[in-house]
Amino acid sequence: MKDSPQLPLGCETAIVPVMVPLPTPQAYSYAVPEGLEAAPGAIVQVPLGPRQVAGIVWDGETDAVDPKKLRPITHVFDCPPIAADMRRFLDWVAAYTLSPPGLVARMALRAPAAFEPAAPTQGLRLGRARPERMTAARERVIAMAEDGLSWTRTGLARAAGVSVSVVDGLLKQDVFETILIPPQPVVPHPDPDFRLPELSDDQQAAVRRLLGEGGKPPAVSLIDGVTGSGKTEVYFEAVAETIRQGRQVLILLPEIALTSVFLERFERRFGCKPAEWHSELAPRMREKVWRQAATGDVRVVAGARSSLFLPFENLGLVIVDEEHDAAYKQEDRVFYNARDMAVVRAHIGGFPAILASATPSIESRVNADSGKYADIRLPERFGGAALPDLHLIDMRRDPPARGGFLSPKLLEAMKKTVAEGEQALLFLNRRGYAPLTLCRVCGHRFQCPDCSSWLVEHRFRRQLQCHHCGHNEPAPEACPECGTLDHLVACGPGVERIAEEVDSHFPDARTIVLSSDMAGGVRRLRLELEAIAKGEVDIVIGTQLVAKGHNFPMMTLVGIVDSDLGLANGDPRAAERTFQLLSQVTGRAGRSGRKSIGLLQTYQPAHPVIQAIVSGDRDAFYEREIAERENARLPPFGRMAALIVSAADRVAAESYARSLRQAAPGARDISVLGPAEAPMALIRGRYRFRLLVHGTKQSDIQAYVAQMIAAAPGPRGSVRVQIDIDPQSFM
DNA sequence: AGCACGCCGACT
DNA sequence: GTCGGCGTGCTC
Repeated sequence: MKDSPQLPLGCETAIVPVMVPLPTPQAYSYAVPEGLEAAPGAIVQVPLGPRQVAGIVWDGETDAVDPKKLRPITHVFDCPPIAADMRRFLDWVAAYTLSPPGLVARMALRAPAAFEPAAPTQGLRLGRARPERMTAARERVIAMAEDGLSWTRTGLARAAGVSVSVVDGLLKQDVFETILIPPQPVVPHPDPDFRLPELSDDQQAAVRRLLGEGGKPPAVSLIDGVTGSGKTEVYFEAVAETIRQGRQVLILLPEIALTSVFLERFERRFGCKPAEWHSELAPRMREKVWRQAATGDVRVVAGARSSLFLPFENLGLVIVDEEHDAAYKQEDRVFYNARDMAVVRAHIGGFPAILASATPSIESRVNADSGKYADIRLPERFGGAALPDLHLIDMRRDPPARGGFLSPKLLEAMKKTVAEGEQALLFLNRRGYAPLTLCRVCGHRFQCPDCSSWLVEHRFRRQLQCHHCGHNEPAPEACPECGTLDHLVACGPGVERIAEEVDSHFPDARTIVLSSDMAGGVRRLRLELEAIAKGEVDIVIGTQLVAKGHNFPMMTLVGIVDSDLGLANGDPRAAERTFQLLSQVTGRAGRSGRKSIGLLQTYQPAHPVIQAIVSGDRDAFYEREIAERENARLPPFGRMAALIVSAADRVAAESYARSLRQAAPGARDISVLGPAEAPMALIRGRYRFRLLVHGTKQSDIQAYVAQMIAAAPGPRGSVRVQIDIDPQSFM
């Protein structure tokens, strides 16, 4: 083994580097006891201070360590090794994000119970013997098992409609022989030829380009196509091709817990659902998927951003659906953008990456324009579906009734839609009843004690909630400041308040509010979405979660309650976001070929973003946004990093941010802005200041930031510094 | 990231 | 007199 010091044979043990889940800059060194095999990539258990942790045997030289500190590896797990390309990927992510490699490696070890093979389960098969005393329950069990197949104890009992003790009784009398059933695959293997799709000419051309027209497929492709143009069907053909080659596929989705529609589409094409990977997965399932990604038993995983760190044995394709989505950006511990890291993962593994979106990020659009990515466009909606007609409602000319938020024009359109038995969707990206509550007598505003944000009233739960830290308190009746009763007013609308207004206008309509805090969680949400698709609801009022990939065939009206909401701050990215979100939401309508309309309520109808959406002149919007980015040298024409300094004490945070700024080395191509109070100046009781590092496309921004951190005094007390390479916000 | 060690306030 | 707060430092 090249990583152990080459010493004379015989007496000494090998020493290997092990990446432990700590924020240290290097792998630690451990001795390999006689008889253990610890090649690079092996998952091992090692002593670390007072505890035992799992780590990955790393590559390269071990660093010099006091022999007295050296401790032996406790155990080598019976697990396929973390592949070399995965280890290089983890190294790369650590270097790029300026995160300790141990913390990045930790993300690949998120299923500790899966490091050992699952124990085979006990299976029962009917033997020759019969019980001495036969009962009705026993008869049912035996009849059920007469097929000669193997059953599990509980499975058989359930199938026969008896309790497990009946089966146990028979087991004791040797009516069954026990066999060991090896762990079953979490999902069957998808069949690439299960149901070949009928593709339009456009789609077929797109598939040919994606697969490389007989040659090598492009390293990165951007599929840019309007909602309903069939992007998914197109990239499914690349999935099929990769499966045929015997390699694994990863499909990244934003908020996967909510996109059951996607899973069903996959099943229709491949005969079974893909394995899922996301935070709400049951622990047992999580272990299985992790393990079977490592053994190669799972062929296709559809997952949230963290699935990028699954230990695939033989990954051959990665797809990022809705690649523009902000949910791909992780902003805790290790800050990374899963879309960008997916491209890197593919590059290191030597396989293709596919990005797909109806409203690509400016970054991807620029890469496709420049030829860096294959630019694959699907301009038409598939199967006769038409994009909705979009119209603006100028709220200055058609104001809502006093105390309301829906203009007469929108209400009129809703009335017509409901009367014709079709569905209407009202979109407002704000949870709860009202974003601010104040006292009419003394002006007191209800604020979060730990964050710089107002408390949002949730009338249904009779609570005031902070949407940043989860703080909540019962909705008060009296003002805590002046004690006055019944003079608290709700300011501004949330979805609950819109629902109230809708109810007053349409008392007989079946309405539903969909937001991420809905009682009943993901399960309930999936049920409600199905109910909507079946036409059991007339009016849907939802936050951005309704924008994502659901298919509502009866939806012929989409009303945007507040089109200007995302444009409030001047961040260049806000315009892009609003464009993407509103395009996505209005795309929910008209997917079945019915004539449909989208109505956008706005107070600034002339705003370029609003204009771009209604006019349908997408290209002009992108052209303008790209030109603006280029002028300002913003990404992707320049590079940025944000340093977030936080501390329990405001003064400590600010003064440390200043000292960081002072430690910034001089550079011709890089400038440092700030410190300024972060957009959310106080979160969970910690005050935050932000520095922005802005460089050119060629700047080594990581090296510069690393120099800054090294030159600054070490943070004391509660002060923390977080590094965000490629931040979402440019301000 | 954990976890132990270590030094200053309110209680059985 | 002790229990316990979290600041500081270490883990091959």
